[in-house]
Amino acid sequence: MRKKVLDKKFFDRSVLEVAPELLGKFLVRKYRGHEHASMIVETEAYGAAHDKASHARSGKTARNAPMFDGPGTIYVYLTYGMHWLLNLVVDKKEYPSAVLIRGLEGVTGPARLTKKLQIGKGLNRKTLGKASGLWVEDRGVVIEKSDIKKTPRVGVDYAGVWAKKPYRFVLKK
DNA sequence: ACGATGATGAAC
DNA sequence: TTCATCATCGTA
Repeated sequence: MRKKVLDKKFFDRSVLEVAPELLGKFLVRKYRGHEHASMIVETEAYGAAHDKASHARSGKTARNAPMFDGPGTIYVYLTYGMHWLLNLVVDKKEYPSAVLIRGLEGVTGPARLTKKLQIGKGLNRKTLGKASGLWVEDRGVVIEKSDIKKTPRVGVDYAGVWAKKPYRFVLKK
């Protein structure tokens, strides 16, 4: 089986290009000496230009600083006081955009997958790769455009017109 | 349908 | 320094 670790170049593009392309790729997490790989089946794009649903909507802050660190950065944050959410930063440095990983094969829900893969604040602002223990692999799964369903993003009703944009990408079974 | 639970950002 | 808000989930 062909295996290729996605590098910085893959993430150094528009978030609207990268988010759908992550479907079918494998998220690999190494902890306690074991590697756990699961296929990504659901993503959401944040930060395209002046996205009012993005954490970067009010400029750079202590929380969203990782979004400005450039492609391949890991952005993990706490939401609702109890859930960690995983984002992969894309596009060029100082241009905040990120892809929220919402679901893996067999693990649906952005907070569930971080719990299962033991992803927490310790990974925040680290870089994707074997050194950090979290990376993404292309294992040769081919996804047709017709296999991708686009829908509005979840939980962002407050964002006005931005709440309606079809920036959520789901892999059909 | 709703409570848990705490960091965040904006107002005062 | 206070307050409403949240990229959610489990239980009812």
